[in-house]
Amino acid sequence: MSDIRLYNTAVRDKVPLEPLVTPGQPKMYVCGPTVYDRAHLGNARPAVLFDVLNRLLRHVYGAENVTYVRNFTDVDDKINAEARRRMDAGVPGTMEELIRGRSDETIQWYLEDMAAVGVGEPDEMPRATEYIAQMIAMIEALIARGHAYAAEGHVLFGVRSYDAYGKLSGRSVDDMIAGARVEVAPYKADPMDFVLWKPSSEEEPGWDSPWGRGRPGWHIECSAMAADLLGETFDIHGGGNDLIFPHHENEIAQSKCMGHAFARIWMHNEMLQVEGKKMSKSLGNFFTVRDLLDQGIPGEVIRFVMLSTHYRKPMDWTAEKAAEAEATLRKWDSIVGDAEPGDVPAEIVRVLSDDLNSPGAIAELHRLAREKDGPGLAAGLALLGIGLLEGDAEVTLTDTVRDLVETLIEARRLARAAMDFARADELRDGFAEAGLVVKDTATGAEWEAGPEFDPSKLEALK
RNA sequence: GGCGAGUUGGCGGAGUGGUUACGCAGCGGAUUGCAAAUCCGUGUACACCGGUUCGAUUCCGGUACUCGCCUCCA
Repeated sequence: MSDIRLYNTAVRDKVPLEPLVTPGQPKMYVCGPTVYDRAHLGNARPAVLFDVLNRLLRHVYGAENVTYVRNFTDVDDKINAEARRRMDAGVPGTMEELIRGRSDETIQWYLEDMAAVGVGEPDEMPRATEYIAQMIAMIEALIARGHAYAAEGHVLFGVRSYDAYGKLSGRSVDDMIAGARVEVAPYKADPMDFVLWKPSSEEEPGWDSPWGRGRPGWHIECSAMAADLLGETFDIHGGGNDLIFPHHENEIAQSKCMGHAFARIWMHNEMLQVEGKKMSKSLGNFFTVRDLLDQGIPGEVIRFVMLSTHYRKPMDWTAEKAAEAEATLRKWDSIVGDAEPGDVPAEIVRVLSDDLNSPGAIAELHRLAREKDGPGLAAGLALLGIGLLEGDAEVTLTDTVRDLVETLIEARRLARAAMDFARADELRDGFAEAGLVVKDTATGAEWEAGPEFDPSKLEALK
């Protein structure tokens, strides 16, 4: 029995995670990325969020009892467009090969970039293209049940056939039609009907189906993969809150109309902003996780910043936050030292169990750090998946440099002993100038090479 | 226009019907030859207006402002 409570978008309130569909064995599905390009920073937020939830679930229920599925959407026009661009640029290969290549490459990048921010791999990472048969079967069943219809090579889901359509997102079909700004395709019986299957041109990826060669719509992909891997009902379905409508609304419609109970709890993270502005692909003001890593911002820092704001609040990424996080992680590293993780602090589990209150958990980490509880801090960090940063920069020093530093440190000690403070200060300032960090302690001076350490600047101090 | 979220001290950011987190910065002190580092101490802030209440930042209603979704988007 756990006390985990999670905010369920479907009822707009926190609800107990238990009872689980299968007692003792939580099952979670999260909408993963469409693999057409590098993951941007916003993509990392749900990845980190649900990674923490996954860690919490494994801690509480045992790793072997948790099933976490996160898909890759590898059927998408943006992937096709990128492949087309490559073909036009003279990259060898058929369209099919180029599309597949682009997906494979992007998936690899995604896994690397997410690993850099401490996100572990889910138990299952299905690709949409591997579940086409299940999707077709589901579409056929929906037609048979009177919830979908074929028209001009398309298959559409009839939203009027599902009374609860709009419940998750809190909209009515009539309101949506009234506010619609898109042209309605002539083959749609109702303006809000959405595509389950659409025809493919010669160069677009396509699969044979009862409705001709074509490809699935986005929404049916997740419904089919979730049902196949987790069953007709499972505990948690997650994603960014921009997926509530239409993606999750449509998933619910499809799956419920199959007679599936589908997900019990719907979790959505708020959007991420950068320096106060919305980040989006269409606005072009976004940057990728890889961009930040390449700028020398450690993945640990990115993760820490992500977790320092509750997932249901908008989060602003700023350089200032990153700097603060980095300082904290270096400080904590000196406190953890060589300590082995101890028992996971109960308070951290308690706080995280309250709808993943990661800022509260971080506050608890601060308390452990203040109390110099290395094992507790290490265990808490592990539960959150936060790695530390070396207090000392990874600088390889030659013996010659080492000797020079020792000599100068000793020279400063002698100068101070002789009350020659002018010389002592000259050395101290010189150390700072060279990027050498010197701390005076009761037992003598300790030093370490800072990130900007430049031994050549020490020569002048001799 | 429809749907939804937010507004907490200099900044970031939790939480709570009454004892007022936490981090950073600042300030004071200890220590230090001076610094750095470290340690100790220090801040009654919860958008506005009503209501409920013995008591509201916390509950209810309204106002203002900000933001997201309604179209591919995490």
